[in-house]
Amino acid sequence: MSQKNPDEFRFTPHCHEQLRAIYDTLDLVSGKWRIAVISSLNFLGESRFGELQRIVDGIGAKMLSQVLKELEDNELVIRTVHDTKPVTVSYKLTDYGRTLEKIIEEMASWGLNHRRRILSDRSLEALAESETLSV
Amino acid sequence: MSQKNPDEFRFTPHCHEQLRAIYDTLDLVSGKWRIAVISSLNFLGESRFGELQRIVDGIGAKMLSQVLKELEDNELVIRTVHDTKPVTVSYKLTDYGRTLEKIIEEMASWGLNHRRRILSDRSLEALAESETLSV
DNA sequence: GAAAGTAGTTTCCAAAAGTAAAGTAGTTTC
DNA sequence: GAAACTACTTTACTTTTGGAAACTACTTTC
Repeated sequence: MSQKNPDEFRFTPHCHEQLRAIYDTLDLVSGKWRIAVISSLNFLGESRFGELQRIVDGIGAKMLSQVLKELEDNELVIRTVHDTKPVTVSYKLTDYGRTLEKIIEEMASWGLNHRRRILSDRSLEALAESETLSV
Repeated sequence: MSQKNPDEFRFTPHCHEQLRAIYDTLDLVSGKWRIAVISSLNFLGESRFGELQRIVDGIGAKMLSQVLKELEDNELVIRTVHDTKPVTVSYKLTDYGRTLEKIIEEMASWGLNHRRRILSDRSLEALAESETLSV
């Protein structure tokens, strides 16, 4: 080893910047439910609290409330109160929230392919046992 | 409300399939360190345990070891032991692991834009409050 | 005036995720 | 033969995250 820190030559400032950008994105988007809520709103366009709770499978009121509040704080989601018989509240993505669409699409596309891969692997394994994916 | 379940008309089977695909992807890719490790390997091409630990800022040996093992189990990363003076081990993405590149790029791109957005918001406020920006 | 529907909030708890530091194991260098 | 370097593993926690159920609050319907 004649070089003090060989890492630096390959891990350039550009790499560092990319990695930081990825962390910035994850800050807003990671967690068990955030992507599910964002994606649901992306597909539905607009949705009410109760509807979201039925659609985002398994989420409780506490988590849904919390996630929506965080997304609102980050200007990804907008909340609207409607003056209806029992008051209703609807949520939708902001223009800015909609810029996440490409990430969502890439993740959906990758996941679809992954499932096909797993399933075809499994059928090669002569329909034996083992579980990875749920239906 | 004359309809039993109005959700169904907007939350189509296609939406459900997309959401499931997103969850499948998240299963492999979520967690505090996985994307950081995958991205680092994507940028570096190949890296050793110690180098990765220096580059993935803040990760401990236990987590790095665990994450690498999980990624290996999912065929995203391949581990190679080299017969060197003190034994060295290198890790790199598999061909399959490299298919995550698009997601990584989208996340990096979104994060860069987000940072610009936040900073320009702040500089508007800074003009009024004459605050110093931190980098 | 009780029940049911809207949209949450609060409390209390459990499980998952992450961390720091010390320990293991096998070379090789001094 | 002690120290250093590689790559981890183990232990003993702490922190974070999530979940179930009960509760608030207001309105309309029966």
